[in-house]
Amino acid sequence: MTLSLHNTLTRKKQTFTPLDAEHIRMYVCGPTVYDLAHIGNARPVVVFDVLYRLLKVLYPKVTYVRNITDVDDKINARAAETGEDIRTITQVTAAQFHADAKALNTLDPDFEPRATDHIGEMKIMIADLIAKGHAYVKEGHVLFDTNSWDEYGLLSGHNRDEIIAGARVEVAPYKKDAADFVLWKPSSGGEPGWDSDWGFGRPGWHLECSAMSNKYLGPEFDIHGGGQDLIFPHHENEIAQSRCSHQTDIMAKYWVHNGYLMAEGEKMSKSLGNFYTVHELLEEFPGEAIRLALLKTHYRQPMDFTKAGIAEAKKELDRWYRMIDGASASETPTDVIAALEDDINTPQAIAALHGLGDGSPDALLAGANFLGLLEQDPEQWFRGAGDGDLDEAAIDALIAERDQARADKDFAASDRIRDALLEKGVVLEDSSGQTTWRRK
RNA sequence: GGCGCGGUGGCGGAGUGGCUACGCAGCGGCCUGCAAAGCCGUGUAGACCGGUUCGAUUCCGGUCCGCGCCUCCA
Repeated sequence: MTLSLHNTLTRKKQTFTPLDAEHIRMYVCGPTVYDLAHIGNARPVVVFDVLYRLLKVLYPKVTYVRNITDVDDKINARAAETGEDIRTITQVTAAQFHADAKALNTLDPDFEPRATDHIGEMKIMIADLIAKGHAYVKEGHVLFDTNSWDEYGLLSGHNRDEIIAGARVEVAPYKKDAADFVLWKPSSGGEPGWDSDWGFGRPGWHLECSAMSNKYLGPEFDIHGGGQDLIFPHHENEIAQSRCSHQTDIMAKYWVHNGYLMAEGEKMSKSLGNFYTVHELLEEFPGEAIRLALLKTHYRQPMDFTKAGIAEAKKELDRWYRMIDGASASETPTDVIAALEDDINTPQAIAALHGLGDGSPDALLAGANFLGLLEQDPEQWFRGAGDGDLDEAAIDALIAERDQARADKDFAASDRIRDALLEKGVVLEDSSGQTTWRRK
């Protein structure tokens, strides 16, 4: 079995043939740090984490880069709105993002470059694009000249005419062509900015990914990932900038995009209030259950994310955690690897896991670990969750009291204690003369 | 208007031109003081209409419905 991935460039599932089999290079668009990550942001984080884990076992070396966008007009808007310092907003939000990513059991990328640390690289790329006739300066802006490159639109399937016809936004007067996009724009007032040959200003959104992927992975690399909504204009523009600047035939060989997410049957929107942040979901559910809920749907499939879905995922984890008590991970089952090699088919991999539980808990544990699941101790899983307004000593005392009642055959008293504990989210299980407990 | 994605059993969700997906929930039973957990058994599909085929959930065409993108949203 070999790895195959759906490539947006060809709209087909293709066998993955690395540029350099000794070193796989992957870039994934990371968060813009102006607000808490929502569950839609979490999907690519988890999906590409699985791909990263898979690549690491298939190839000797993998470099995974995920950027942090910390210069953006949404950040500026947030600062203006709350009066907070831009630096504070981006640092606090980035830290929160890391905490969320960790709670979802994701591995850290090898590099996590920030846009503001790479302004120099971006300015070099702009100058290069101007020199090569792919960009022009107008009214303090530098714009990419989409007419200068006839392959523009290949990724998204849009041609320039369609883009112009569909434009919902008034075309800025300084653009030669409605499809042209900004590489550098002037900053004023409290907006962050840097000095440049084209005046005090800041980079356009797409440029950072072109500059940073080049720095950490080179002008051509294997995989570029992100959400489907980034295909146009973000990734289309990245390709234009990178390929025109580096004069290459490709930027990334495979473009992998995850599907959109709805919440509770409706498209996520702040006005509807159905906007789950990872942070708030973590107050209610273990991160591992959220991770499994995300992986239960194939990454390209549209997904309706619901709390009921997380609750179901948690039940599956409960069952597995019971099965793996005392197990030690064996080699990763081939079924799991094979499913993932088939365009990251996580639902199939999970089904394979379900098939393993009965006979081979060691294999179940290994397969689950591979997916970033079942990494806790079963006891920690069952006892650590919950609100914990009842400490373990108090629970043990009540169990002892109940044991006495049971010994006295006072089952009414015994059941009263069990019901009281259940009310607090603690479930008792009597087995082989021993009473154990877990949090619901 | 243009481009694209999807519609599978009560729910979630894959593969597959013919054979049980899988999970959650339900139901019956075993076990248990009663539960819980576990075990055994069990029902329920492929939006709609045509076509291709010996045979279609799977391929082709159409209809209906849902969703996304079309200049900065994963």
